[in-house]
Amino acid sequence: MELSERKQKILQAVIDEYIGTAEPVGSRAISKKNELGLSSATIRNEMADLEEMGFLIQPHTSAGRVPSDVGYRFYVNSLMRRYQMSVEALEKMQAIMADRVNQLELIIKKASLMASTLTEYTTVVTSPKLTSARIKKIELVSLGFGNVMIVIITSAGIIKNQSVELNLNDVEASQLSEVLNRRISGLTAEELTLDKIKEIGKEIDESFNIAPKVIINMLNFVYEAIDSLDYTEVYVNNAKSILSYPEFSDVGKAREMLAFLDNKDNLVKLLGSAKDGVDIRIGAENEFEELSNSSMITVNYSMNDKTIGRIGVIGPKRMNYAKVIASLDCISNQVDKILYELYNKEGDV
Amino acid sequence: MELSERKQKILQAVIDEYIGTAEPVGSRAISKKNELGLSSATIRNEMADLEEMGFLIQPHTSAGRVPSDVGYRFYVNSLMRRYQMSVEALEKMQAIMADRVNQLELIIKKASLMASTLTEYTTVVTSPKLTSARIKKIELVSLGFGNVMIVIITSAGIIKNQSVELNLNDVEASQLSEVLNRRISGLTAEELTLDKIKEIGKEIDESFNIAPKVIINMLNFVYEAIDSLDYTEVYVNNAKSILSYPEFSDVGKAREMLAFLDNKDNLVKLLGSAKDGVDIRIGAENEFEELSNSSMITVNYSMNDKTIGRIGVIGPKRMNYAKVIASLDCISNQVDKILYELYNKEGDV
DNA sequence: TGTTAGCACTCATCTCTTTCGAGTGCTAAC
DNA sequence: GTTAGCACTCGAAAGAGATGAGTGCTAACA
Repeated sequence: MELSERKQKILQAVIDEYIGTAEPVGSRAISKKNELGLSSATIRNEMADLEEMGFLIQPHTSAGRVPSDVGYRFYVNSLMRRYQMSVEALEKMQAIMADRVNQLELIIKKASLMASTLTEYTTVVTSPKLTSARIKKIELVSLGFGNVMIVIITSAGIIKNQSVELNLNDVEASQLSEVLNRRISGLTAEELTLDKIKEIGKEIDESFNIAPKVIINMLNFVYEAIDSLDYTEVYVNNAKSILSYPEFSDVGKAREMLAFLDNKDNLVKLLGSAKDGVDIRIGAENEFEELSNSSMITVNYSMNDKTIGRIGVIGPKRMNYAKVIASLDCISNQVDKILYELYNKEGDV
Repeated sequence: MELSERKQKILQAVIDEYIGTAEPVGSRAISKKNELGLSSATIRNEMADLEEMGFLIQPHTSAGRVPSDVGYRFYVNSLMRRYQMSVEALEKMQAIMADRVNQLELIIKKASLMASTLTEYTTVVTSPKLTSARIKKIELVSLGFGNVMIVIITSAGIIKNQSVELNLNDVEASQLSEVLNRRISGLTAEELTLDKIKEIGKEIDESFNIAPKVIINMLNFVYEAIDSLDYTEVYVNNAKSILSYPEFSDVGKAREMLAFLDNKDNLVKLLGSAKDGVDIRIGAENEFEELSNSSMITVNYSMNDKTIGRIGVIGPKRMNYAKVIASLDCISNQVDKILYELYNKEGDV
């Protein structure tokens, strides 16, 4: 079914208005803006049609109209005007992102912060699931009485570290580091098999006076550290922004939403199910009941042309779609670019 | 002015009741519990006295009474019954805290999580301000094309790392590491003076083919990394819990509070001004307007008998003081103990 | 003299009703 | 096809009781 151009313009006007006010939009309000040169009566008729066609909803007889999910979808697909990022915003973004602190995790966190700052909505990001990260270096540092810090640096620049109870002096620590480096560096989690671990354990056992249990413990940590790279981290930014929207003026609803945003499992699943590129989910298009009154827009970011994570913005259904899309697009480009510069050239990630 | 024992009992009953219900407490409610064996009329008279003396407040003529800040203060100082930590809670805490991952930052985060889990209120922690942390080890790891990861490990087990643009192969990286370690390890931030940095820069300049700007850049990072140990980190946990309390059923108030909790500067100042040991601030006793309807309880935790940070619980004025105090006390003991075991023995922190 | 029962009074809250007005649908005229 | 006009609808706001929890005061009681 095709919408006449006039109907499209009216639908667009209704949605634009509703995005600004969060109040049902009446025919007179549209007519008054005088962009169409039509009287309220005419617009009324058109709006009645649009309602019948499923693009608009009337909350009650004497109220104006509110866009339906279908209406938003049509808006997003066909009507929405491109949002132009301001030069200042763009420059600021480049400045922040190009800051010399540029570890993977930090980049993602900054990207998320940026998205929530630009859009003023809640942002959710998943951080890379790097199945093929390699161990670059393992370092043992004696911290003194019975404690040693294990530091693992991976090819993705991710660092895992923790201290374990292990009585080594500086010399022993560096000797043990040497063994571990020789045996482990360059491997991925998959390649560090149980057999391999046993083998390494045996070598250490022969050369050092360390209890087998401690060795196992230490190697376990190493394994877990690499293995844990497989798990997706999630960061939420600016969750409190939902309290600014009349959609959540009911504290119960706000709490429900915040609880949802607190549950990492939900979020991983949510972002995991999104499509690559700019993906828009309006209201009930989201698989989670809790988001049935919200919309979510996501973009992926990649390394080696492979999606490794997503940035998502969650806001009321009447969100400023154009702006959010433009912002996310920009951000994902920046992230891709920085990740490329950092790791891609090397090609071993 | 002394309170008769009966008045004290009535005040206690009123506060205990109010803590549970968040509704003004009437004389009949107290009388019905029959713990005092008095009629509502008698209690009414006593409550009128208590109001006159400033311990209770009547929101309006025909309402029950609500404790005033003075009332809460008296309750906390004199009436409150000791809260007994349950054996399960204690065991669980010990298990979690004793987990082998025990770096300083992680310990603090865990302590905070624990506090918010136990009390179900919002928790705020400041993490150590370690002015005298020493550099244990500096490591440069080549990440490939033009990037090097700098890792700094301090005596407090804190790790700082970031990648900088620097074209070194593995051999050069380890040579440079050697120079840096020789010159810098063992120093504190204060001892790493500008002169020293220049000196080191000169040595590197002579032995390596690295642009001076890059050297400065790198040494700057090292300096900032140690220096930044002087800044207090703040973590907030379970901020959303405030939405569960009728005190914040007004979304505007809730938003205000969440905004306050989002501002790290506020929180550093807030916790910084607390007294050592268990410190209780009721309502307007807090220096921040935003907390005038809340109470905050803090404990410090220490290393070498020196306070290095605080854990605070923020909740409605009618919070379960006894339970929060018991929980925080327990947690700070655990933290102190773990910190002692980890670092204190060494004595160089 | 301290305690209690009883009663008139207060006032927030709930419910019911009324009013108001934004917005509609329909009709008739242009 | 468009528009002016008008009756109609119905949620939200405002007003009017009714309700009841809780008080203060008084007088009687132990």
